[in-house]
Amino acid sequence: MEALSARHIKVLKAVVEDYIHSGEPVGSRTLSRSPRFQLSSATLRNVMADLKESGFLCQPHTSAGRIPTDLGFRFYVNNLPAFAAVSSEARRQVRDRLAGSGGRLEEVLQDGVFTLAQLTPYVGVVSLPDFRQMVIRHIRFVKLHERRILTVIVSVSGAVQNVLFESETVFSQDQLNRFSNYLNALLGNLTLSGIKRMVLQEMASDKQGYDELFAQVLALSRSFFAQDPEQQSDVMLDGKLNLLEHPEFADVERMKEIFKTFEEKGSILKILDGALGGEQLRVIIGAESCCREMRHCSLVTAEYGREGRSLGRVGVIGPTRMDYSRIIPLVNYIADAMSRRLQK
Amino acid sequence: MEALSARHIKVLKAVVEDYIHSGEPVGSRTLSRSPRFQLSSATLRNVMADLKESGFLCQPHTSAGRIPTDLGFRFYVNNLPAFAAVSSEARRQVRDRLAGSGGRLEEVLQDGVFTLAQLTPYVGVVSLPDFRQMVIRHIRFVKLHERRILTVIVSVSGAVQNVLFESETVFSQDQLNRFSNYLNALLGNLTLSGIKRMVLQEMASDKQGYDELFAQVLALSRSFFAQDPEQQSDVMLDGKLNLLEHPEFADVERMKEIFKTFEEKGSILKILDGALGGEQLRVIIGAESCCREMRHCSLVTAEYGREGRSLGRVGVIGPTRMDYSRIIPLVNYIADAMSRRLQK
DNA sequence: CGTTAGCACTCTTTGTGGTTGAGTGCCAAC
DNA sequence: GTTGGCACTCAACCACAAAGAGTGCTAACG
Repeated sequence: MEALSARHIKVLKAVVEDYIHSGEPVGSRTLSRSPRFQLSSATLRNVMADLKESGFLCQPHTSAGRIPTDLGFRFYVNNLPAFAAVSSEARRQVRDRLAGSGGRLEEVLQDGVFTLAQLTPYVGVVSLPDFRQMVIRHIRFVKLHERRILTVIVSVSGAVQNVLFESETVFSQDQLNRFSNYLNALLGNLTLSGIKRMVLQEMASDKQGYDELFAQVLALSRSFFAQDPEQQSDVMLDGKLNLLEHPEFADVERMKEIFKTFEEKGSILKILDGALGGEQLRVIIGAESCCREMRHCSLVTAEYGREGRSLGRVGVIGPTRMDYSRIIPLVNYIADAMSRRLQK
Repeated sequence: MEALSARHIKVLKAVVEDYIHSGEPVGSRTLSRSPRFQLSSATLRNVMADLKESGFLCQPHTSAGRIPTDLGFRFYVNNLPAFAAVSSEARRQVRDRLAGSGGRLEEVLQDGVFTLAQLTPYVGVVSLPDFRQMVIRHIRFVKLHERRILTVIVSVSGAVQNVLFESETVFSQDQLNRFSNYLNALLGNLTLSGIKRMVLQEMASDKQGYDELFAQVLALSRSFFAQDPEQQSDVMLDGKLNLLEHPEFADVERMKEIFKTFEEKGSILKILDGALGGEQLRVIIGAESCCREMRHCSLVTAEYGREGRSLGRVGVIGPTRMDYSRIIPLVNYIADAMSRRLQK
């Protein structure tokens, strides 16, 4: 509990780094053989015993070496001196992939997680922005059948949302086209929630003397918003299979647990966006996520956005034994590249 | 190789059914204890030896019981006497799920695979129809930025495709709206390939004296089709985790292999739609799929469609040791329910 | 001639005990 | 404070035995 001496810190760092590389519990003799220490294994044992006492290290069983606890990793990450630079090969791959596709929001996000899954042995993850908060460029109503109408909404970033709803009366496609045009002319720089607010206000004001077209557009919009586009936000994952390569997930039960969590997405989203957030970079280690199923995983995420507005977070999910010194700069780099790409 | 006697068939059937239930190799004594046989284990052993000779059964090792080969399962499926009726509970779940959603093509497909994944311990799978073969209801061009144009295409079944492309010249959204309207008026009952063919023909005919609008629409369409919407067709999977429950996939390597195949989707698609097909119901057992990674899996699929036209196949992927007598009727039922739902 | 009981044999599975080796904790000496 | 030494713990490995399931074969039976 008392402050760590420089030696304690040095040993902790060595243990963490060794463990990140080998995946095996690291013993005092292994350390003492390393050229970075001139100490005997006995001395190191004493230091390691202290670190265990303070909760930075633990042992799988009495006669095994030490492995870092979440707290140990946390200390390591917070005091990490040297980040590895992003390799030029990695930079190239990121650039190529992002430049190669259309540049629609969904495509950029997909490219981001894909590249992360390629460049790391972990899972790429990105949270999609809440569609209702996006600035809308275009709305179009398409008549499918009788009163069934498909709404196609395009955001300025090229994200597309489709919502099906039933109108109260039957309209012809011609009428719907006129409605769409009318609405688009009004659009300006509104978000979907902005539009909803506007529609509700207008309806509430209830003043007479609207022209009929406007009244009809209002009615239609109301039926549309009654449907309330439920799919508010979402996460995309790529490279789940990467996790299978790590010995810590060789246990089928543990793996099942994590994959189940991936399927649900809700809890991942909560972990990603949940924290009151805003930090450019965030590292969540093991149990810090407060998600039981994720207690053996770490997340490294960074914010991406467009024109200064944050859209979501992109990053990586892997075992707590993650190569933080390489991953942190990489995630930063990709988030940055994605933001720039979205700026167009 | 010579024809199977009635007794051989009865024994084969018993072995298959026992194995489907237990997952363990089945021995002669187990069978002789069953009330359906009045024979001693020695007699059964002789019969089983014959079946092994003919390739219907095999042994994991000399002192183990027999398990059916792909050929054994094939014989069983082809000569399966009694299908289990689809339980009323299952029918209810299918109906509820399908009635609950909007009825757009994608939603119906998603509901289908979801329900399959719920009702069976296997993976639900469905192939999406080639978008280019769908009858188009509506096309809309949305200006995103300068010459970057987003095309939104809606099929009569409510499927939506978004394609981004660059036009040769800059158009205003107003112009694009006029183009869209013009094109929609022409649409009739054309598929996307139909439209493409038409556009190319018109361009080739090269006659002068078009009105200018038509010429512009042609030019724009050409840039669009130059992009050639690559995402021709696709598959949707649900319930991959179900597979983890089966002992035959406890081996991490085998599982990795299969999950990798799932990610790629291409090979799944090939297996689904690949065969020159057309049968309402199809059962593919183990190596019959000619896909190395799928050699331990069986597929049971059925055709779904709309207005007499086949759109794709829906079904289930599971271990060759699959409960065919229950699954086959269920897949049939769901394919039928989906087709009816799509009919609207 | 089909059917059956019996028997020897094979091969996996399970358990046991011993050995090895890595690693620890503690103590006494430097 | 550091180090060497020593007793102790515990997982991992191996060899070996015993059990059990199942087979193939043969001889006898109705």
